[in-house]
Amino acid sequence: MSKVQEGQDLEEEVRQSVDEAWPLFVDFLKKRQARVTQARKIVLTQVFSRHDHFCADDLAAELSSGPNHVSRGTVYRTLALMEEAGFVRVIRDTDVHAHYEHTFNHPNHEHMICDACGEFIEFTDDGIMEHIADACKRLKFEERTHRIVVFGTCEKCRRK
Amino acid sequence: MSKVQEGQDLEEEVRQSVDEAWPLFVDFLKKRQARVTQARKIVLTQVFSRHDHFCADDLAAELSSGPNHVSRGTVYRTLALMEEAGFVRVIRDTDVHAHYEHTFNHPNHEHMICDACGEFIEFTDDGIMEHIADACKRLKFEERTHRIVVFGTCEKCRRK
DNA sequence: ATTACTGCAAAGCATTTGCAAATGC
DNA sequence: GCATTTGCAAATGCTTTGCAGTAAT
Repeated sequence: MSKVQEGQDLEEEVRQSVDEAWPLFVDFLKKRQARVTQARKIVLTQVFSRHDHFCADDLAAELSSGPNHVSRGTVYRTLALMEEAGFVRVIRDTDVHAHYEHTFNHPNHEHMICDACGEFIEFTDDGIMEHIADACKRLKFEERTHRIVVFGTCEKCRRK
Repeated sequence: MSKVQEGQDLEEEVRQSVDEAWPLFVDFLKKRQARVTQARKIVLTQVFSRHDHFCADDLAAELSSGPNHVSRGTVYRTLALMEEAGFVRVIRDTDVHAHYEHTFNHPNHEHMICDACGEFIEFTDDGIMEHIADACKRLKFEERTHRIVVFGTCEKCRRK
């Protein structure tokens, strides 16, 4: 089915991300004296083929068969590397499963999660950022990153 | 050791919370046509004996032996009820374990978590609340609750 | 050649669940 | 007495890990 390595079936946007991100990941790996492998490129490509949120296990399932086979263990290990490299972010809001989302070419954004349909709605708000920065200054805390989630009901579900 | 039922060893503050919360939980259970049981009172008392954050499994461990024995399964089941009743809130920020915190008699507050020592620092900021309310209005999202976490380094650890 | 990585399957581990006995109503 | 809960232990399901073979440098 998908020809990840050749990239022929990839959407233009996805291919662009991969082309941009892969060399950076290679640098990261080299600095870390880790190796540049096929499996790692396949996982990175698959990650960028998912547009928004995905869970580790789904990704592993997608790669568990077919021409671009990568084992579950390796998928989990590679995701951890990609997190360290700053390409993805782990999210553990709704259940036990770890969700991931892109942080590469994707500005810092917050989420609303609908209790009814489970949808993730993204939003940004500069005011919030400022207030958080203020709070950190006040408490002498050095921010690395932050996470904001609003739980509730989305418009669609409220109308039902 | 602890005499939860008699409440004799409980700190004054904890006893007060329990005395206030237990009748409310009883109401909740009755409305839900659930039963008012010993085990549920023991769990509720133990929850209020923990001052801030605790993880489900620790609580279960504490109650797995001694005079106020309650089984793991029941502890998990009761925590779920207490969450539904609005006494506690689940937090899944740092690892796979589910953490809980009180929401009873505890104003809405946010957290900073130190990467180095893992400490939870609580803070509140009305400005943030307002901005979130605004964002919800903008996106026609009905907020039930929200969660803000800032990751970074606390003052103590930064000085090391 | 050396050393890291992969695949596989087995192990971990918090949480959930099935069922018989116990308890609340 | 009848229905819900409990305790126990077994099952679940995501994630991690050990190890022998494989691939990268």
